[in-house]
Amino acid sequence: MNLNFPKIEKKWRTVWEKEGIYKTKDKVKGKKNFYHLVMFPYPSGDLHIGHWYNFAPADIFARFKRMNGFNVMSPMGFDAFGLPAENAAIKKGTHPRIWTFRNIKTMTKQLKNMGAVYDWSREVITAEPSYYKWTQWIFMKLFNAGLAYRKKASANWCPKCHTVLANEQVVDGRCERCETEVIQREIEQWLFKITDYAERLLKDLENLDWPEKTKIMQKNWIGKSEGSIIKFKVKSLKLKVDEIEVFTTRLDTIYGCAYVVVAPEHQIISNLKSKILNLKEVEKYIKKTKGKLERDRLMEDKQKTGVELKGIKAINPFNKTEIPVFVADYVLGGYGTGAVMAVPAHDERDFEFAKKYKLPIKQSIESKLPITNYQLPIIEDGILIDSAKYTGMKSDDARKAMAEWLEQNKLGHRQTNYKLRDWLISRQRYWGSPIPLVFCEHCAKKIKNLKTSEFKNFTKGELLNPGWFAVSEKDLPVKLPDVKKYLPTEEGKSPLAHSEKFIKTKCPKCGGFARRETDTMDTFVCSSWYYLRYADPKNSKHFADSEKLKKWLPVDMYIGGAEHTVLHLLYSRFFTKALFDMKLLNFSEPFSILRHQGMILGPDGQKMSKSKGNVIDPDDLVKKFGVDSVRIYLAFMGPYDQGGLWQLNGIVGVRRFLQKIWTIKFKLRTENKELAILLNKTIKKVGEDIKEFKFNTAVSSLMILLGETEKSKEISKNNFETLLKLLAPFAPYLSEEVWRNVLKNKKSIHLERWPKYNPKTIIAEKFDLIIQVNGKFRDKISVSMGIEKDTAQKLALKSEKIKNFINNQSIKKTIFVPGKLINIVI
RNA sequence: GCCCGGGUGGCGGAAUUGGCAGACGCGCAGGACUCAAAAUCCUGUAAUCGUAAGAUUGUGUGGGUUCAACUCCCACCUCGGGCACCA
Repeated sequence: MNLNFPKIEKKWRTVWEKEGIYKTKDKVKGKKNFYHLVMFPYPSGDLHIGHWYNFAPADIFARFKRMNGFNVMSPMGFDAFGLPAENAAIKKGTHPRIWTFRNIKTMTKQLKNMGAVYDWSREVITAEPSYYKWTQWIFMKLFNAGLAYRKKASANWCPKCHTVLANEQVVDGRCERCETEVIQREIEQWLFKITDYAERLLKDLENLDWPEKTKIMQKNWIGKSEGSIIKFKVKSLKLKVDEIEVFTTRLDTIYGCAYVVVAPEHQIISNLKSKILNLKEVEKYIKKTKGKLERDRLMEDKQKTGVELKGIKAINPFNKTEIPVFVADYVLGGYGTGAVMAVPAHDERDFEFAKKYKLPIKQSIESKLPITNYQLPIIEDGILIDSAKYTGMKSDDARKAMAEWLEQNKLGHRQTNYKLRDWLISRQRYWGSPIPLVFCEHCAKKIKNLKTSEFKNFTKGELLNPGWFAVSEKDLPVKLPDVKKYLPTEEGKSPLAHSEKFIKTKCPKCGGFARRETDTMDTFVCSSWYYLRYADPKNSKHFADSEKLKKWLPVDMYIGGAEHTVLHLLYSRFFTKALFDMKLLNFSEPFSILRHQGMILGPDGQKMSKSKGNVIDPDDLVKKFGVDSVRIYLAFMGPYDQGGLWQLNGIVGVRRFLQKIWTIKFKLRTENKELAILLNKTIKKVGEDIKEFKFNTAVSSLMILLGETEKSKEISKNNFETLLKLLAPFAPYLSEEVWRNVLKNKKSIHLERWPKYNPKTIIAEKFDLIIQVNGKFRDKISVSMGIEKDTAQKLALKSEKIKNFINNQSIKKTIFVPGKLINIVI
């Protein structure tokens, strides 16, 4: 009899829904809550095999937890706002709202088919006003706490998407979404002060159960470096004294400092304009570098360029030497002080520059081979030479001593810098949550001339951004108007800027005329807190009830792709910490345990995408093999975090496996001892494997158990039920069909407890002792468990095979590993 | 360039963390059932030599440590991911 998968799938889906077995209560007596979360998808249109690869094994884990007595919440929702959705909608000529909600409908249907334990009553859709009201509310909190600020500065601009992008969204100098080359553009924008949290974001990584790789990536992205600021006095011909501050991590090499380099955008150039003798040349250079894209600065020809500021000298505070000052674009304006001290002998970049412009190279760290001019620099720490009173010191000690000297003489101080930049969150696009801010010209003037005593009447954010106010709580949400003109514009303004009706409003402070911010929020803002909303998705008074938050959060198990490491995963950590500081949360890390799934590539080895035509549709597979087969095949394919090329090679094997489970039920008979032992071992193995996300080997041990069951041609009802329970997380439909329809159980198998194994049964009385001669496997004999070395050796030497190999030679020694092997060395 | 992670049969992949390499599945070959095919079942399946028993080689390459190495150490090749003038 063949299995009719579509029929049983439909049947049980309806029954489960009716019985509500996947509805999550906030509290169940005697059960610990477990918050199991997969990263929610954006409504791209169709579910593809990559979604399934992410969600299906994750669901196996959730089901396993349920069966182990946890009150599991496994919610699902949609990351519905944002560029990708909007771009796709525009391409199709559809309004983003229509396009998005249509896709959500089809995807929900597909997701429901997957047989997962999602509690759909908790669904969250970020583009719904009931959700983004709270995105805006949190924005308001961040703003008032002084964590949001407006700034006109050079930003990454995607000419195709007509919007600015965060640093994290620029990949290889291109827009993360449409792969257009990003240019720099001066534009007013909103940023979150994520840099205020750099140290905590770094330090708290330590205690997270996250993949090491992910932690390292975040660590590198935050990019902490400890060093010193040194003040170089600047001398011009007219003897007026100014200063250049440089940042260095290699203070110990200061005696090798040959010159100072400033970035093209550095203040000192305009400050000392009148004293620069070659001003024309300098300005020409600066103009040239400004035109270059940041990426080109690097890629162009790898050649460093720069111009000396003639007539200007800097004085090294340590040895009072006068050294030249250069402007060069290999120094970044946005990092440190925008100026560096150049030590060609001990820094690769300075070395290259010095080589090109024939500048002196002075060694100050000892090396085995003398650095003759224009060989390689010595960049490692070492012993100082030619460094006055610091000569002979180790780099480490010298840095300390020198920093102290700087501080005592007020010539500098220790300093820690981070690579992390503030998070740019405004987008000049339609399909996003409006930023709930208004600007009042009148109040702006007032705030700018405020007396200190009046500061207390304003929030930190209002003082930081004169004239800007958050929309008051009662007026939230600021609804995204249903405008006809939603296409992005080239002038760098949001489409909302054309809607007078939207813009005009009242100032919440003075009641006078004010205008709304027209930019929308980066979609990553919406997804930085969605995991909180699942705890209480329908709440209209608060983003989530604090008691419910306490019950569920932080997320116990978070599963998703590694591509979000420096985006979503970093932003969410920032949000959690900021809300924690405002006492709105009682935890400061959102995701206790994190696991990644690998990426499934198309059969051609390329990333799956509609344009490449290599997308695999799970619906086709489901039709052909059934949901359970697809679930198990995805689990069985290989290690979960590895991914790989999509190929269908093994799925028939899985289908056969399920068919056999279906037929074996006709063999129910009596107990079989050996099978019982294997069953106990399998309970242990499958459980351990699921815990470690080793779904592939868990499936394989189920297959072994089935094979042995078939061979023995008999299985007791009890043991068969146990086998079904082990299978239940993997194959929810078939296991239920057999459980209820064949074995006539009344309650769902998915409400059963995970079987316990008897540790005593799996301890064997005998084992195969491996006999090696000179480390090579030669024979094995069955011996009793507690066998001692002497007995083992005697038995081993009795073996004919072993006798042949030893061939009467004398035995030098034997190595005995209890319970495993004996190795005879001749 | 720097930082991670890989490289095991025809294919996807196992290997209790130093102890029988190739579990499990696919594929392939032979056989059974069948008029035939599909499905199903049984047997075999790393390579080389051998009719066979068996022997030798074998986990990217070269070296090393060890009674014993896919596993540890050194050097290199190669693929994937991340960062990229951060001083």
